Amino acid sequence: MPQVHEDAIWLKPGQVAERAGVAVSTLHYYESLGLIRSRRTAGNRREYRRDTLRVLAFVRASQRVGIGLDRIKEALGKLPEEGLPTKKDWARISREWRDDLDDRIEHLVALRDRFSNCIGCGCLSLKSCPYSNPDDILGADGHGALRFP
Amino acid sequence: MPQVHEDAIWLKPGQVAERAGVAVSTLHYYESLGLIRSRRTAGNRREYRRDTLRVLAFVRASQRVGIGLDRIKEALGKLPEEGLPTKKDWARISREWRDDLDDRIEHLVALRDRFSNCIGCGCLSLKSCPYSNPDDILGADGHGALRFP
DNA sequence: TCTTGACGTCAAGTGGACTTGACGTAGTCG
DNA sequence: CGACTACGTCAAGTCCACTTGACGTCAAGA
Repeated sequence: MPQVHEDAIWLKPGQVAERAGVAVSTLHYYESLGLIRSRRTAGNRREYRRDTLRVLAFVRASQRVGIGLDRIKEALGKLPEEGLPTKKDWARISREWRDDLDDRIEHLVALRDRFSNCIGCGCLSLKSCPYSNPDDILGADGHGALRFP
Repeated sequence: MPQVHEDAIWLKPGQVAERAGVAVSTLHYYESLGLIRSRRTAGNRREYRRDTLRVLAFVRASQRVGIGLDRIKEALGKLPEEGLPTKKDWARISREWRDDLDDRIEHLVALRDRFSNCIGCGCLSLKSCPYSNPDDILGADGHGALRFP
């Protein structure tokens, strides 16, 4: 009987690393932080569940937009310890993250639009356009931005 | 004749720090990197032009969404050394940044939407929905994401 | 004038996110 | 069976973005 190979649920470190586009050392690191989990073979080698790839994709996508590993772990921590996450698990995480992501998107769009508007009015110069009031910017990104990320 | 005070163009470090919501040491640091500039008084104290507040707001807004200081400096470096930036200066920077920001927004929205969809289908489980194919995610965020940020 | 606080410089420390190195073992292939 | 590669652990190193510390100076108010 031929061995199932392509559809194997348990993946080796090298496979995971390559498919997720991260270094094996990064897998160790993430595991040490509790972001991902593995089981061990008789010979003490790690084996990752296939859905670890999803988790890694999620981690990297989140990181990419400036979210820290602690925050990501917090979200992932709401998945069940063992077994597959349920709809309910995801719904819980999702509610929190949506707010966070919505907020980040909002800021990013604001940044982009402010930039676009600056083309039109030549701002960053003093008192030349409605966007040039530093306090407006402070209101949007200043003290608030310090507490928030 | 009374001294103009509120509308002073040149600001002291403490004023800039407070209004921009950063530490004075951060101003020093940014200056050492060439992100902001200052002139000195007779007594060797720094004085910042008022539009430094805009630059700082821009820096922090950009940082917030995961853009590094080197990249930010690169953009700011396209502003003129002395004098106020012109429409043309901004247009040049803006074109490049818009692409960058558009891209980041796109990824963020994709992340959010993937998350939202997961509520509907209970994914992160194996083979349960169109979003669960790890290679799809790899295509979007995997190897590409490593080169790109 | 004296004191207090904001500011100056420079070196070193911190925290996050990994990577590298040293060194020993496990599995696989010819 | 032997060699080679992938993997294991653990400590230390790196890079970025700042912060802290030590110590001296400038400036404004009582």
